Amino acid sequence: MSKDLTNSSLDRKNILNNNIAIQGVYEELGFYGIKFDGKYRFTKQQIAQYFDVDVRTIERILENNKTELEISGYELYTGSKLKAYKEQVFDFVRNAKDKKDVHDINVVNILQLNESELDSLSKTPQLTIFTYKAFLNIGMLLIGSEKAQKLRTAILDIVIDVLNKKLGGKTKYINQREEEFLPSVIREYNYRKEFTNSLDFYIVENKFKYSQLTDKIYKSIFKENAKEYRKILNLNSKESVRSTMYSEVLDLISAYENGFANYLKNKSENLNKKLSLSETHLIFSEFEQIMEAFVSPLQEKARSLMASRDLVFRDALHEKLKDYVNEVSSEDFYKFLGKKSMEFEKRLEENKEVFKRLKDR
DNA sequence: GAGCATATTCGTCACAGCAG
DNA sequence: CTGCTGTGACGAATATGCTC
Repeated sequence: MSKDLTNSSLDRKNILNNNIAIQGVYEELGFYGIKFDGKYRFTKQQIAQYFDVDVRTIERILENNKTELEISGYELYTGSKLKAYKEQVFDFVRNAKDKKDVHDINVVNILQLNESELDSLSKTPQLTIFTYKAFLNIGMLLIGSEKAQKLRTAILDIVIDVLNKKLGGKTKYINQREEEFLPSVIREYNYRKEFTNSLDFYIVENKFKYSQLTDKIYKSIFKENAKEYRKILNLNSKESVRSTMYSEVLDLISAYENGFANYLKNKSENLNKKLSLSETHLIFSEFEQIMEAFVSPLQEKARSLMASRDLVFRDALHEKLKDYVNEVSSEDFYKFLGKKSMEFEKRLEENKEVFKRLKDR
């Protein structure tokens, strides 16, 4: 069941999108590039050398995974861009020799920029250049190279380490770490009141009405009822389901609650009577169809965000949403792990081993 | 613009290691 | 053993920039 970076593009993306962890890998690994256009850059030859494989092997990986590598930062430099890059390299080498800066000299040594290499560089008409991310991406795809194998293990160790440091191992309330959570939860609280008021008013007394209709909303939005959701996130009976939900899901719940409160009101007033719970279930099905026509794009998005984030951050798989699992975006990693997320640190509770399944393979 | 040098892209073949 | 996959070696076609 555990996955392998070499054959799971989703797992690769979920690491490469985590810029915070990538930063940690760069610092620990000691394979330094030349900074150009804001990013560290490496040539194909340097990468082949690092992994101790033939250049042809790198090329083949390039042929077979072109789009993935373009996204993570592979480029063919020609023309003015190449010219600018060359100048940057020559500048860099000159400066490094003058300054005797240890880090810079390291770079020169690692990149093996000796006289003849520089000479041929000056003549070259095109050059395949990789960013650090693309370099790691290559490492994740190279099967035969022993160094790539070691790199993969190192990456996973560092990614797990960085995540643990950022989270302190606590992921249950990671949803609360983004700025949007608080306003969403407050809005939802108000719409929830509308909803329960409406149920009180227009449905005959029945002690199951709140929970049953709330479950209907949950199922409509993310296919699970509260009980199933609790089980997947491992919540005990005292922990509130909603306090673990992402703002996008909460907003959608608000929309359903508000919409249904009004829909039920109209129905009851038209019929001029209080409704039974079983009648209300039928009414909900009607409402659900209308609602879905409006919100299905948002629903798709919420399902995808919830399923993907929970898999990466909480190591929780929503079986019924497994077709919605996608990569977690670099924006999301920043939102939930970056600087701003820290304001909510005190809310974090309980332990969870993140990315563990990635490690034991 | 022609000719030259060099990198890239890509097809092909042989070989090693490995799983069934 | 056989077939598959990843790899390395070679070479042809193509792209690009430099020099004259």
